[in-house]
Amino acid sequence: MHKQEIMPKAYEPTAVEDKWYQTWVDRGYFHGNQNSEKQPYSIVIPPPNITGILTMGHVLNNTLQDILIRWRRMQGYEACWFPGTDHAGIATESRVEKHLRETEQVGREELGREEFIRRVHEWREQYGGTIIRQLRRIGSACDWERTRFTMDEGLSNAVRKVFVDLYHKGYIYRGQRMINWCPAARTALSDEEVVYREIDGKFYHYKYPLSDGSGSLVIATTRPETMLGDTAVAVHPDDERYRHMVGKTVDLPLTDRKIPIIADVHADPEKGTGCVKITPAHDPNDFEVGQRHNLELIDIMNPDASLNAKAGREFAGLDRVAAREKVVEKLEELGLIVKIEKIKHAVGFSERGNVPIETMVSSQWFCNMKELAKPAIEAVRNSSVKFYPDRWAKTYFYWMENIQDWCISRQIWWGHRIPAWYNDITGEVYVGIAEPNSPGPWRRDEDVLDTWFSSWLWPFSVMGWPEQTPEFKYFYPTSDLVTGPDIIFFWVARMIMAGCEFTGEIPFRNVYFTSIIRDEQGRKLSKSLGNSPDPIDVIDTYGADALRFSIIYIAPVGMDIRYSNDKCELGRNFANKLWNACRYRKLQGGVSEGFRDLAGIDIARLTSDEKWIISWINEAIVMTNSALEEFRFHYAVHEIYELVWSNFCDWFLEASKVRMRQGGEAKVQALLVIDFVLFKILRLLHPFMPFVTEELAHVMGFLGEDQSIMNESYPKPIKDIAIPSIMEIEPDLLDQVEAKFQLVRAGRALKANYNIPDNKKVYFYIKAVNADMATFFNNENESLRVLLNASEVTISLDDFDVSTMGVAPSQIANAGTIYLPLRGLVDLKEERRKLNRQKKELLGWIKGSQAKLNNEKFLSKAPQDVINAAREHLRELQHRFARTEESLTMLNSADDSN
RNA sequence: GGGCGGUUAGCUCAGUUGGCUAGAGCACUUGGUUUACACCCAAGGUGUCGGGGGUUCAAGUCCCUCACUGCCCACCA
Repeated sequence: MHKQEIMPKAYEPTAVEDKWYQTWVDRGYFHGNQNSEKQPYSIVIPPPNITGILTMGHVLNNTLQDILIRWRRMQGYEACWFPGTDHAGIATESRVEKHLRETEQVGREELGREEFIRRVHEWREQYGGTIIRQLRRIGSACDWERTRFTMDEGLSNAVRKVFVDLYHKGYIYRGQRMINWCPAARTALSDEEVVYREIDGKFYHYKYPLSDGSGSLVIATTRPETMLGDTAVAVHPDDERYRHMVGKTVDLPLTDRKIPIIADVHADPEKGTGCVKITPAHDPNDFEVGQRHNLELIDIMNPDASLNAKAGREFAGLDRVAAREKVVEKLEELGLIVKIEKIKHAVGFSERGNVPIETMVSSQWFCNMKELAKPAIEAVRNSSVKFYPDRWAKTYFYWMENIQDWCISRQIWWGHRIPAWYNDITGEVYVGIAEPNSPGPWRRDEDVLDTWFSSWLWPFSVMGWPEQTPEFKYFYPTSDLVTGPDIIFFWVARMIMAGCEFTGEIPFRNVYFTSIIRDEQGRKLSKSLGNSPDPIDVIDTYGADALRFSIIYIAPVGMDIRYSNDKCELGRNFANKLWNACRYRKLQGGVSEGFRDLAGIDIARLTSDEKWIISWINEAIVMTNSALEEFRFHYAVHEIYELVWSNFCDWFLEASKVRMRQGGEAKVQALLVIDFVLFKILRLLHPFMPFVTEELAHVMGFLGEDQSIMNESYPKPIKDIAIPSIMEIEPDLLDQVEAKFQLVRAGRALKANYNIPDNKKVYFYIKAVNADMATFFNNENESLRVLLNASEVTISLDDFDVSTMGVAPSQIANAGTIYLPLRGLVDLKEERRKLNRQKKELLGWIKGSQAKLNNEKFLSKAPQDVINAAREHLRELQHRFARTEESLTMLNSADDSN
């Protein structure tokens, strides 16, 4: 943009964002150099699924990472943000299958494994980059040259190496165990992929007749169809009601089998009827009971959860729900049903497939996690890895200390194929990085690994591990991780274990858990509810900076965020405010020399307002940096908002208009200070609002064409650099400035109370509280006049003279009383009422304050500064009280004269 | 059943070792085309800080308890 151009009245984000993002990428600013002399700072992105599109959750998560990356880079670190995507086994496989069925009417079986995988790669090339492109729209400063995919060659090597090593260590094994089965995806799942939902179900009570004809037992179940796989009925050993039946058999209805009545502690006499049917092949508890009693396993289900031939001819092929109905129908016909109750109970659902899972016995690969967990627990316990908020550590410990074997094999095609080969002749099993070279025939395991089995290596596999690459040596361990608490088990815990086991180091030092975004009613954002806003639309409407700023501004710490699009107005308005502050400055002339450090200015010549704003920006710098150190993004953003809008714009810039009018030296100095402050504000804000700050830094002439705010230093507290802390030199002066503003507010309130239009210039009389303040106010006379929009302001130590100026309403501030002479327009009664009310109120405060200061215990136990503050406060109250009485006396004398 | 949150203005939320009269944004009311901004400026109102008890000179903040609410974990048939 050319300097002569007048800035538009409103900030227009779209063109600015595209322009700067392209520039940053083209100039390689996002690249992290592994040969740098600087301190490294690195983050690995939680790799989004290739099936994913950008959600508000991603926006929050990636904005936070971007803030950290940009902030640390400006602080002087060699910052690198490693991006990439996850192959997302089950999600992608089902997504592509659906796509193929819709477009070509073919399923994966018809295509065959090799062809199907080829199609998935094709699909990925076409659609898999969407989310990465979208991340650019929010400004993510990812090192795109380092983009990785969890199925890239290097990452696949890492997966195979890890698998082989853990196998040889004895942690990974193949075994027949009870697992979670997803009938939709037709694969085994880990425990973490099962979510429990409370659903309405039925509790069926029905009879199993005793084989000897001596009666029957009543059992109760929510899954009657599984009875076709029952191999026993259990009662509690101490249950008197049934003790005599133990050892007998029952005729299992709908089958020709007799099954034993056994005694096992699993049967709870309190629950249901006290008798429980035992289906060892389809229930984890029953499985254990089966083991204890050496019961037969009868697997009655097909992979899609329909019943198989073992369930009997009548039921084979029926879906489990249909089978349930039919079983109940048949039992009813036989007169065996006792009752059917409605109940609510928790049912495990497949997280991805969204259907109830089945538990069944199956041969799968498992990883024993016990030993892996130990150093990972220790790492968090001794704070090598810190959690923010730290309460998540508790969740982490609980899970880690009770960690179960991880079922890692999946019966799908899209993923890392398990590097195990079987020799069907010798029965030999070979596990290795490459296929065996001893004579075969070798048959490779058909299964692939759980997606998370590659994700847990992400922090180092993205850097080329197991090769000792320069980036691995320089950037690992990474610094911070930003992710949602919903994947603490899936991902975070496992990464810590993997880091400790395979690299001998923690993978990251800090983990920041983000909030979860909900809609305004507090519901989870979801496609099916249609309450999931498209961030790209929001960016088009409000701008990326506005979205970023707003979402952090409204994000409560460690809690859910209630989001709606109109909340982005806050950020848009703020960006516009900043824009217009700059516009105002720009209309006054070109950029000042020495704007970076106030070079050449005599500190003693700074005006009180200038010292005041510099002290405030210093405060904001300190607070922002320390907030970011503790991942208190929300706090940092509020701090900057307040600084810019209130302190800088409402007070400092407004007051600066006086000096613009004065012109000459005064104006030159004022412009220099504005530039100094503005450039600090822009840098302070850059990590949060990267686009508008870059644009403004150039429009204002702070930076040349070939420079970027990205490469500027982040503001440090001013006392650390050339300019000494003004607060330390003149604390009283800053108080005086605050007192001036307080007085202005009082004067404005007077006008408003008397319904004097804001644009009408009026006369004010100020009685200062002491000579110092009077001097100060006299120096600030013009400033007061502008801020009050007054025709004239008289400052005096004398009482307001009613006889010459008439009765005037007044407001009392700490530094003085301000009068608004209205020449007869005053409602005396109302004014008196107001003052009396004030007096009463003040008296109340004074009494309370005095009581406190008369309290022996308070004086002896409270810290000295609290006592001093209380004394000071009482003095203020008494001053105010005295002045209120003064005004009342004045009113009364006016009354008398009337 | 266990664990962890939340309950502060009409709404959404700040309030970090207890310490001046508990704050912000939105919404609302009134006034304002003051040469940066109506995506703006000025002024204004609202609180039993979920209930109860306790510790303390002092509690929104710490402790106990109850209520409501959300999330996570748990094999309850």
